[in-house]
Amino acid sequence: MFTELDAKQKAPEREKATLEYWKSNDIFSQTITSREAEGAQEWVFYEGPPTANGRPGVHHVQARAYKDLFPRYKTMQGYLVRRKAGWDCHGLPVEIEVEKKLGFSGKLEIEKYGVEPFNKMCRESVMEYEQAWREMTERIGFWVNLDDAYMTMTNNFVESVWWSLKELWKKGLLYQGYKVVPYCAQDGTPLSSHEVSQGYKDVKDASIYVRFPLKNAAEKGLPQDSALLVWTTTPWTLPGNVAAAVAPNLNYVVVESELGPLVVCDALVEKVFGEGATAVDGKSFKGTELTGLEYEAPYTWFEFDKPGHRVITGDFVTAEDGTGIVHIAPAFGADDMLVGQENNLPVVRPVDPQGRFVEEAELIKGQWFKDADPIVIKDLKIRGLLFKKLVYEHSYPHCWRCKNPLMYYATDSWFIRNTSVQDRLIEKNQELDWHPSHIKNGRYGDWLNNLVDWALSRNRYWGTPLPIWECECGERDCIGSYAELAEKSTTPLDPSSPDFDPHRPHVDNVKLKCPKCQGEMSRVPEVIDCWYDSGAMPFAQLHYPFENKERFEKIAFPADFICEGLDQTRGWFNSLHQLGVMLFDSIAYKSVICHGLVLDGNGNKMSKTAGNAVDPWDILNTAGADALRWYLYVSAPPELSRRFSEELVSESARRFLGTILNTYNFFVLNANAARLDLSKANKPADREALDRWVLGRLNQLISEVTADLDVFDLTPAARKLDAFVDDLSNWFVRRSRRRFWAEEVDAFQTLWECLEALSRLLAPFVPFTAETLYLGLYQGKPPHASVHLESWPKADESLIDKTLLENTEVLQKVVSLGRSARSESGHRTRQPLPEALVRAKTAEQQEELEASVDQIMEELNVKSVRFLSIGEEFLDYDIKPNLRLVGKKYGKLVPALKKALQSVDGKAAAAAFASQETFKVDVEGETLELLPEELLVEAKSPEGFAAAEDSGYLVALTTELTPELEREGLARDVVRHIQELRKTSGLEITDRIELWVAGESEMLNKTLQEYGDTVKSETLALSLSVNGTVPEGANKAEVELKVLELAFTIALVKAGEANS
RNA sequence: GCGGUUAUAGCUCAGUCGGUUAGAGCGCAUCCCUGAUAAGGAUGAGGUCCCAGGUUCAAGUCCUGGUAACCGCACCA
Repeated sequence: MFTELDAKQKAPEREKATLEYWKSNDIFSQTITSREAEGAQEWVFYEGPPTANGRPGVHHVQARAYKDLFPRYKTMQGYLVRRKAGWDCHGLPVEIEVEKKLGFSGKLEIEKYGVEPFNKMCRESVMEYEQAWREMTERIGFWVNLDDAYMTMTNNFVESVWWSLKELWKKGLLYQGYKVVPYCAQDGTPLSSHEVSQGYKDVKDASIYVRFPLKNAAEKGLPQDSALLVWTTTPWTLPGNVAAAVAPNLNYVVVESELGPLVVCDALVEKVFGEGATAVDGKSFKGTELTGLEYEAPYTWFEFDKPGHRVITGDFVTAEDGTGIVHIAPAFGADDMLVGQENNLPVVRPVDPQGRFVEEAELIKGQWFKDADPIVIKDLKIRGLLFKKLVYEHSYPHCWRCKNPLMYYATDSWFIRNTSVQDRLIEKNQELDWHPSHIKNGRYGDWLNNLVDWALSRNRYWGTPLPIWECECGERDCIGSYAELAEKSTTPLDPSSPDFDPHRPHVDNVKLKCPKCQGEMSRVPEVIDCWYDSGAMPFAQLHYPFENKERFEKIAFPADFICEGLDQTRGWFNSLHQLGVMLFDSIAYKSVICHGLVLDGNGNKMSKTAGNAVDPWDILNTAGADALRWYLYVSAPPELSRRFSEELVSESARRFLGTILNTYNFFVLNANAARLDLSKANKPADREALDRWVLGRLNQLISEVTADLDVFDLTPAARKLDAFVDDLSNWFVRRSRRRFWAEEVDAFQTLWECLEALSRLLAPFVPFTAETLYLGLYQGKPPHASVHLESWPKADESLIDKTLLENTEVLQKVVSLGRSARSESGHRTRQPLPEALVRAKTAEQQEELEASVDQIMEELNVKSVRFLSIGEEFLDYDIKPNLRLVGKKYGKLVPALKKALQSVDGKAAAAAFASQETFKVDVEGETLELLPEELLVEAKSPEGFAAAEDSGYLVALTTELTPELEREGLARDVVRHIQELRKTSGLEITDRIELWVAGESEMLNKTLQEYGDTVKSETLALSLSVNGTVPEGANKAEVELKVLELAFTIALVKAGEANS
């Protein structure tokens, strides 16, 4: 017996049972051990490590749904796919959470609290939500090995990272520099460019025009009291001013203002001073002529060690906005720093690393840098230096974690010189198989073209410590392993001890002996960017090169497949690629899917703060995991952002998953009733056309889905599966119903084969439903314990009969038109109609349709089918040019030809067409001879028929009813109502009955005489009594047929239970 | 500001090589069927294919320029 599915059971319950089954039978680990036993080739998947210090959201489910599909698919294809989970443990996100918990707001408080207890809390908080992640991961059926997950904070992982840093050090790719970097003053650390890009926000800042009065204007022929006019959007950087830059090739003029003569670029005079403003006496100066001018800076709090406060030239200065004169503060801008070095300018740093103004900055000492803006502006105004103040709206980078505005700030930090391998990174990017493909030369290609050195160090606490020790004498050393550390340490050290911790502050206490001066070397204070950790996972997860050397080098690198969100292009995808190229001169992954964002039901971005984030559990608990997964696969390709709501998910899944289960239940219901030996079925090639058709569709499906998945096109694959399920249920099953009731073993076997193959095809997509199907179809004795241990189906091309597939499409088209025609006729389907008139597009089609006449009759409930050939006197035709052919041949004449054909005699043209003669048309004075294939002849719906036409097909129904036909219709009505009563009486479909029908209509009595036996056999009635006495306790129903204006009563009892 | 992606029915999305009447599902309306039944199916209404140009006999499709949304990039002072 096949297991019937409980229709009342909700999907989540069924899925939980499947989860139990997988767990108790160890199915997931079997998918790996079984392939190991076979010595299967490995297919390598890397799991990008999430941080488990927050609850997982829908977007995490999304990523995991895509990630899960391909390993399952490849496993079924016979590959060994290990799936090691991973957790990102280090970094600012973790520290921020802990700071929040402790109520801290800066590094000073952490230092006071102590790095050791702080890092201990970080370590503990990292896995705080591991359980929540585990539950989600398991519930959605994402098979990944959580018990053997790599964690970036483990000693082994850190040691591998150290090894890699030393490799870079040896190659001269790791260096320290004093550079202007994006810097978060709140967190006291520089950020890398990919972190910066996460935090741009539109803000309104004050932009001001400031006077820099010139000291020696007259020397250059300028009015004595003139001043440079400088524009800035960051007033707080003015105390750091050391120079003013002009464009060497632009022209500058003097404009008179309330505040005296001002120097600006000539192209910007009107923009700054308003329309009609003009320069004084028309004199103009080239930028280069202005160099050497000195000015009084607004603030002179700092002693200069070199001459400053003078005019220099800079290529980056443009006349696009501002005044064409740029204020230079080397501490606060990369360009400024560069131009400062070129011009031998001093550097002053009025802001300390905590973001507060230093003591010397009298007016604003101790102020938070951004808070100094209004004070500076007010001060400038009082002193007559402020020419104009505007509000300037622009996007400005903010810290991606603490949300404070960043400063560009000159500081010592460590860099990876990836710009030195830029060409190789670009070259190797060409080998990556990006999905969607435009990322390769678009988003990621652009990034590589504009590469800057990777700012690696973080002035923080909880991260992989930078393994560089330095001596007062300047000697530096990079440590690449714990053994090396122990060997060079001045105090004994046992890396194998359980107490050994390479994190801060422990590692800070390790001192090395300087090989140069014999002094003591201390570790530099920085830790590294946690993105480096994640980029190191291909080798660090294996503790390479200390362990697994061969495995890494021969098998586990590069990955065949990775998949994450689009936002990882500059994140993980990038760090993997860069480390792959720099360390191994290799790509780190072959194929990569970048998926888009999840939006809420209204198309807005989901965010915790906006409160519109959908909790994945709301959907998992109602619609179920397969529904969620299926929606993600079928609704849109992964790279598109998609709307997401509970309704959208259940909607899409109900139709697809529901139809599959219904089809399965239909099979089970009938198969259990028939109890056939399915092995007695004919070979596929010897079965009926309907069976061969659906098996052809199936094998076509197998071949197409396989081809799609091989190139990671999961959405087209899902949509083809969807279309097949529809064909299976709504054509094969419906057309085969009578055959199932007749217990035709071929029909059963064909449906079983379709469902069995479907269970395997669906396994990577909807693993729960697939499993239910699979186990059910094998009646508890499956060849493998799970569909996920099965092999992927192979298409049997010999079963794909293209002609049969095409003919069936034509048949479906004709039936569809027939239904449309019947709907127009107003006659219910149960009422047989005398005749369907069918016109196919071509003679070949008509010939094929003639073989399917009985199917047309049955589908449309008509007594006969007549094919219309050209020449029927009641048919008229639309004549159109076959544009594909005619377009090329006649070119510009086509519009006129089209028009001419509208007014030709349709019948004559059709006759010519039918006899394969050319047809002459006059077009713009020319006579064109059209070949038959250049014409399209479409029959028009004839008058007086219920008819429907579409693209060359026509179906018309004759609707004159005879009393005979009406009685036949009535018989079907009677049967139908008896069936209804059977059901409401709670009978099993195999139960036999005794039957009574009573009514006063002459027509009814005649019908029952005529069709009594049919009624009996259709309803499994052993007896039929017309107008007889109904026993007590029988199930009764009154029936009123409005169409026929008659009423009758039916009654039945289960055979053998009549009590009279 | 620069770059990318997207724009087709109320919603979610297809639309091949440029070709004749632009499709599906959901929703809506009408109806049918029912031995898959707390299912299933059909029919119908619903379209400025974002806008404007251009190429072409012919454009949802190709080109140019815009617009909008999303994403990315950006030290532009």
